[in-house]
Amino acid sequence: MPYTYAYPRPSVTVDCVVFGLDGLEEEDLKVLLIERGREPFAGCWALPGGFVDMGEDLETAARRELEEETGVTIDYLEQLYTFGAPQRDPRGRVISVAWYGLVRTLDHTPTGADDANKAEWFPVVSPPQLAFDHQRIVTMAHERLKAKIRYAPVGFNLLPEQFTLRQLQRLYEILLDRPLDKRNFRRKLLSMGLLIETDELQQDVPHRAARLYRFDPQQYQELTRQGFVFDL
Amino acid sequence: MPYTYAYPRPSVTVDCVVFGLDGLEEEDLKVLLIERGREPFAGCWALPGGFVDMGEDLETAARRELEEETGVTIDYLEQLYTFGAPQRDPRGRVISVAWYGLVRTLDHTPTGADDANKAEWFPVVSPPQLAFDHQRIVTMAHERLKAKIRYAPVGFNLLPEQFTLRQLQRLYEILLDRPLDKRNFRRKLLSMGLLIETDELQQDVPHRAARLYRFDPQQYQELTRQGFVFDL
DNA sequence: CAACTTAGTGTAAGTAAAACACTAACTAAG
DNA sequence: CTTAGTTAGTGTTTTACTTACACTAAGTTG
Repeated sequence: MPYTYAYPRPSVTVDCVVFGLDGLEEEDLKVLLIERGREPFAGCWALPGGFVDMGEDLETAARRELEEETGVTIDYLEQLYTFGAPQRDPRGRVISVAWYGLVRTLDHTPTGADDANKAEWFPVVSPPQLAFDHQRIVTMAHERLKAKIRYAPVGFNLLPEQFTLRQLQRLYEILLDRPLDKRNFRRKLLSMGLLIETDELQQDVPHRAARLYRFDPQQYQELTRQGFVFDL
Repeated sequence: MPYTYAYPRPSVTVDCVVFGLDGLEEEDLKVLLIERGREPFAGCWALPGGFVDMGEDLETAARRELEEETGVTIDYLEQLYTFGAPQRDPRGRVISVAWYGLVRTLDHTPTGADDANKAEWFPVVSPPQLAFDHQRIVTMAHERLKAKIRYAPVGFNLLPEQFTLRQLQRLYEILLDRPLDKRNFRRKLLSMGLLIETDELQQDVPHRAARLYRFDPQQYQELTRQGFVFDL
């Protein structure tokens, strides 16, 4: 079933950089990778992604490919950049629209399927050798995330629905890569009015249990509408 | 000379949102538009742009199309977003990688050529009706510019090489859309150490002439390397 | 030389950020 | 049940930065 055009056309793909953390034990940020089942780069680790269907929105394509290859569904997904260097893919001219997103690793157990042999979490800072220009894409996504985290409350997507202030602080320490003062951090976050204090406590910890909080997205929208800017 | 593929492929275009200002007389920010010479939307105003050649980098394509259609060459150009809604172009599936940039209007007199009947500057806030989804692209670029201007010294691309502090302040007032305090602004900008004080004065003004300054990109790079963040 | 226009300058008050250490609550082990 | 160990939770002081604000200096024009 061939398709013929008067001028040559590139292929268009989407690639997803999905960052994961569980906010509990893990010490560093993870990125979701697949082992490619097909050429080129068969057996090599790469970002989940694939070709955009003709009638399909770009973001829809990104979510679909991600789900097909890893089983992971994602709420927060944002466009990162479009990579179009002429020689970036040995199959010919392939332009890739890259996306990045955040999930809780505990909520998503990746399972390789479709074009992917496997799907696994890797530490962002020490990933395996990657196919194509995917290392560059991961690096750019990581930079963007580190910048974004400071002026948008995206970090909450990496924590369980209910979390302690200590977990939140450690999340920011991991993402910003610097230590934060406990008292100043607590005061600042609580003073924003974006956290709902629950009447529940942490369970099964071998020490005093901390109070659990939830993020209040509605309140965030409301405040943003009034000119509030999240800033850490 | 037909091109045949096993699967259907979208077309890929680039579009440029070029903002202009001269820093002298103008009161508001301009955007560069062309009047389309061909269908679809012939006779309609649109962003300069066009199809990406097969061996060509995306950024190169953007600069080339801009130059072909308007005669404008640009130093500061940055990728904005990729627009790929299935129905955004009546010709079929067309995915457009949008770019935005800044120039001094005085240095560039747009001249319509190639697929463009005309090329002209329009106020960003009151442009004519635009083809495709170009209004949305302009709006997004304007938002991005307003955000970017606060934490990156991109505004200097809109001023003459040498400028007064008053011109710089008015530039920021236009872009941020709020008045700034003269003394505080001068103190803050000068304290950053990014401006080189020349020994020249403004010419041909009917009042006391102000001192001229230049932006120091090398110093900016050096400071950035040391962890400095431009912040207004 | 008088009137006009913009350039250029300092200080005080308020607000946000940073630095810093102890007690409270609970668990586990003997 | 007592002790040792672990993390939770809490205020104050100092410092840096932001904001608000008004006059004199320099030059031009008529």
